[in-house]
Amino acid sequence: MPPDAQISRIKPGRRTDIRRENERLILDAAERVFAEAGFGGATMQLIADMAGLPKANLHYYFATKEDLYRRVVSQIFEIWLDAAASFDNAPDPATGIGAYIDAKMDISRRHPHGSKVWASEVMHGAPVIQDYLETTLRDWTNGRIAVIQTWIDEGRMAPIDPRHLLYMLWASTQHYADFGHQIETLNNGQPLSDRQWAEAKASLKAMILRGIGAI
Amino acid sequence: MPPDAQISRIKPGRRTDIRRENERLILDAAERVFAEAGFGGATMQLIADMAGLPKANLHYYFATKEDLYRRVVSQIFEIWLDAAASFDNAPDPATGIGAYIDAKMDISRRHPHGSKVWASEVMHGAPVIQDYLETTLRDWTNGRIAVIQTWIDEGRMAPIDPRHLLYMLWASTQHYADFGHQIETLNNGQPLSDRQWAEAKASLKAMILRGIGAI
DNA sequence: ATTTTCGTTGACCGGTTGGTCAGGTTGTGG
DNA sequence: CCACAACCTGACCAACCGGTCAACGAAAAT
Repeated sequence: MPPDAQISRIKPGRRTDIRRENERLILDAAERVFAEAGFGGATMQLIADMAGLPKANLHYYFATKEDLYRRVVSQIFEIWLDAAASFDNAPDPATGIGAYIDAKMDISRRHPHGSKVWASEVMHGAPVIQDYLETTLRDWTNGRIAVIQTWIDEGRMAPIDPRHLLYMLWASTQHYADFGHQIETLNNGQPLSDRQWAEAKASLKAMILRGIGAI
Repeated sequence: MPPDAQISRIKPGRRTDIRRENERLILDAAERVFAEAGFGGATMQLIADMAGLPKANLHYYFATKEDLYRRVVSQIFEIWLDAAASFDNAPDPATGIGAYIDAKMDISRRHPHGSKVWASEVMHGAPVIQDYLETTLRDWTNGRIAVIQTWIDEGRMAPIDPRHLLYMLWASTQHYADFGHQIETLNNGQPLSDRQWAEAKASLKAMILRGIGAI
């Protein structure tokens, strides 16, 4: 035991800090570059430049381009799954689905790059996250379908197909991230303001919740 | 004038046929490869192999990779604009928007690759079709917004924001093409059957038309 | 029959990419 | 103070990419 154990707490490893900080720097840069150029169009050199590190340093922390990409995609998947909490423990569909729309719209606004990387990955046939789709996502989906079906059986909402409701929720919320450039262009080249984001959320909730007979 | 003008009608140019056929072959292969690999990940060699032609032959018909890509994207844009006809001359929102959903879902099913190429292009900041967004698409959008606003003013539907309704229509219909792989995975690895496509269209129309108070 | 145009293609090239590596620096534990 | 481990990086390389080109065959025009 060291004479002063506090040291290892006060300075929990400067080496570890460096590693964590650089990995964060690289992952943030990679997320942006992968989103803007796609996996094939992204180059390690560009990611390195954006992270402010030499290219060789990237390969010190991430063995291959594919490893780095896999980490970026997994990171987004985690954020997505966290939004599931909004869905649970809701007393009624309006509250649960409304909160889910809010959460997904917040993710679209705060992690637009991540959403695009996910979309690209799926569009290209999910070569690196196919197992996630077949396990975690499938389980999550079936769980929510069961919840929605319960609401329908209890007469709390219209008898729509829960599966297609989920697809519509995913599509309409992620659209604000994935097609953000198109939306911005149609908004006179300006990004949506705070007020416009709030209006988007309100419009979506109004249409969807009324559409499923939850309000 | 040739002695027998019929020849030029009976054989309207074998050369022209060859050109048209090869361009079609290349464009179809390119659409698929660009959709599956993205612009950066696609290679002229792969497109050539899929078209069954030598790579040098591609460059005889299309000067550069970017020219070929531009042609593919434009092609999709045309198909999209044609679906606009479903929207027009409709007596009421349920008919017009319902027909538009049907048309867009049919495109998602028959041109999934094209939809993905478009999505990729927009996600990457629309580097080659920005002018289309700022002219044709913006005009089209404003025109439909005016139509929807008229319906609202006439009390034929709920007073929702027409812009966000359009975004929801685009997002929810294109989702079945762009995220087709994810949907297929969640459908036990099977593509949607005729019946399932019909159910998807019916579910979408039910939710959206009820959501905007059109039924 | 001959010239010309169009279509075809293998071989080639400069530039770029992902990845490697040897040799260096910095911080840490003993 | 020393030895070891973690971190850093310029220089380099084999592989691959988009694109070029000269040579050739086939059809069409003259």
